[in-house]
Parts: sequence; structure tokens; C-alpha cells
Amino acid sequence: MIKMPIATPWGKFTARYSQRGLAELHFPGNGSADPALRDRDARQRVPANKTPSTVRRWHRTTTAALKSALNGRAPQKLPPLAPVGTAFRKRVWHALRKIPPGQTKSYGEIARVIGKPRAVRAVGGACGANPIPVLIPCHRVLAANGKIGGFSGGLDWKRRLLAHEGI
DNA sequence: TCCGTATTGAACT
DNA sequence: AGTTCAATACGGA
Repeated sequence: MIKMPIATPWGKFTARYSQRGLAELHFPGNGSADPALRDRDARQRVPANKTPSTVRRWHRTTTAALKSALNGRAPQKLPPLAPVGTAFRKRVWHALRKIPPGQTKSYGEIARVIGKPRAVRAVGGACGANPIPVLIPCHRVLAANGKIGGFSGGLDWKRRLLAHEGI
């Protein structure tokens, strides 16, 4: 996995790439408190001039896409997305990508979309396990009663992202 | 197998 | 308007 930073007005995000594409996107400030993990991360940080050209191309796309998304706009182009997860979770993530900016759905609605109307709680689990937040817009999923629900990156981020989309 | 979950809707105060 | 509760699918240990 190749780890590369993305500087934005809201802080430094971190992208991780596998051979298949973008595998993870991390919020700023999520640096591991555990020194051992920090060391591991430092080892995985790769200088740009040493990264394969394919990954640099992906990374330019990711960077542009993230900046669009942070401004509440749909990215023109996305890198290949290669999140790791079970078949069920991938179906959920795929469904999330169909929610346009400025619109929201409930966990139950997502469950129906993927053909498992009773898997509402599992959908919540899949949202929480989303390795590529913002680009896979898990922040556009609210509870059925209109409450905010949760967000793995912190509810502040969820509110901020939704606010930028006019919600 | 057991436990926790970013749920939901109904039935109660 | 708040609280409790059961049903429920999934994933990790």
C-alpha cells in the first residue's frame, strides 16, 4: 500500500493506494496516537518522485475529486476505487455512490436499494466500515427520523460536509 | 456462538 | 417529546 498526503483547506488528508486503486482515505488529525503505528505509517509514506506513474495519476485524480467533494460538488472524475470489504459492504458502498450531492437517504432506504430491506443495522455497520469517506458519501445517510446518525470521522465532519451541500 | 452496531417503528409514559 | 423494546443482518472474536 502506498500512502500519499493531500493538502486541503480543511487539513491534510491521507490516501492509500493498492495495486487496484484507491483503497483508503483518511481525515486530517486521525494520526495514530500509538507510536508504533505512527512509525509504521512513516515507513509507508512514499516520496512522490519514487511512486509509480499510475499511482501518481490516480493521486492527481483523487486530489481533484476530494477538493470538489469538500466544496459540495460532484467530482468530475474518480480514481479506480478499490476498498477492501465483504460482498455485502461493497454493495452498500456502491449504493452510497448513487446519492447525489445535496440529497440524503436513510439507512433503511439503502437497505431496500440493495434488496435487503431488513438489514438496516448491517447497513449502519457497512457505513461505519467505509474506508473511503467523502468520495463514497456515507455522510449522506441519515437516520429515518431525520436525526444525524453517526460518523466514523466524527460528527463534526458529517455536519460540515452536509452543510457545504446545502443541507 | 456470542456480542455489538452509524437502525427502525411501535407502544408506551 | 422522551423512553423502552423487540426484531433484525452482519461481522469480528
